[in-house]
Amino acid sequence: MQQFTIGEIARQTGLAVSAIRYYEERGLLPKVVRSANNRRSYGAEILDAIHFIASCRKNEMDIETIRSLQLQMLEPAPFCGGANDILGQAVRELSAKIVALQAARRHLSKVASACSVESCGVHANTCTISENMKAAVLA
Amino acid sequence: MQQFTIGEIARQTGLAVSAIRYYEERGLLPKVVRSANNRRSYGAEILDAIHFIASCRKNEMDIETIRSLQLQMLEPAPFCGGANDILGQAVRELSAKIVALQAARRHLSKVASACSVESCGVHANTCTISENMKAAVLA
DNA sequence: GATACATGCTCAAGTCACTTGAGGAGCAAG
DNA sequence: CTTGCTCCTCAAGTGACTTGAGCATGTATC
Repeated sequence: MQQFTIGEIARQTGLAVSAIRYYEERGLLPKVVRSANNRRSYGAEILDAIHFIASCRKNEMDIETIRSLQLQMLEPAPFCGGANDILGQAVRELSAKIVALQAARRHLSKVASACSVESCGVHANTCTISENMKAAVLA
Repeated sequence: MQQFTIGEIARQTGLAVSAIRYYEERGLLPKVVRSANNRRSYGAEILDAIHFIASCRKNEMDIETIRSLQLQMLEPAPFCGGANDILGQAVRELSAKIVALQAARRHLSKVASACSVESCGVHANTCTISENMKAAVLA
């Protein structure tokens, strides 16, 4: 089976090389076999693990939490109980985050679309206390 | 008009008191009037500005970018051109993030729902190289 | 009036998830 | 042989906050 360098894995997953090394250091990825010149050599299975970590990180799950989730997933349990509880929780959190981002988008859209005449007061209001702010910002 | 303490503003916006002070220090919020005992005293207009900052931050806009966006919003421009360009860009980025989170949610849901028998291999696979990983995680 | 305790202030240092930089090596192409 | 690309390790830097120390003030309770 084919082996990949860390650079190739980075390209395939969209992560930085340094991030992959960091995940390894923190124990989220196995200490992988090194090739002749001390270079890391990955099999394709690592991609699953990396995508899983990426999904967890998008949910702002911290490194420790991901680590313990992985541990749970290694323990055989009836219907993977513990692991699935945490994953279910994560899915619910993701839903909440999606809703929050949609709200942020609505808010910014509204601010952006507010001015339909040449000079609008809405933007300045959103910044509050224009002169005060301007002075502070320019300082 | 009513004035609020930093704690009240924090409660109303869901931000930490320390975060509000930090935004002030970085120039995103005006250096506000102090009451008798050197306490910050806010008017209700600050809420708009804070919600705006929060929406920008949800989009991972950095402090400097928000600062320059605010500056643009203070400059009168035809149809608020510059500001609206940046805001439009922000809205597009938010859309992209929402799509990414939805993908992460689908991915985690799939991992979670994969096991329907008592002992499933999917979870262990997602962690890759079980024994290797286990050793690494427990170390 | 003394005491507790919640809230506020400033300033310095800590945190988390990475990134960047220094210093070094292997290897193919020109 | 040197230029350029990718890789290595280890230490230090970064951004956006948070936490902690040390102190003042305001309100409620004894």
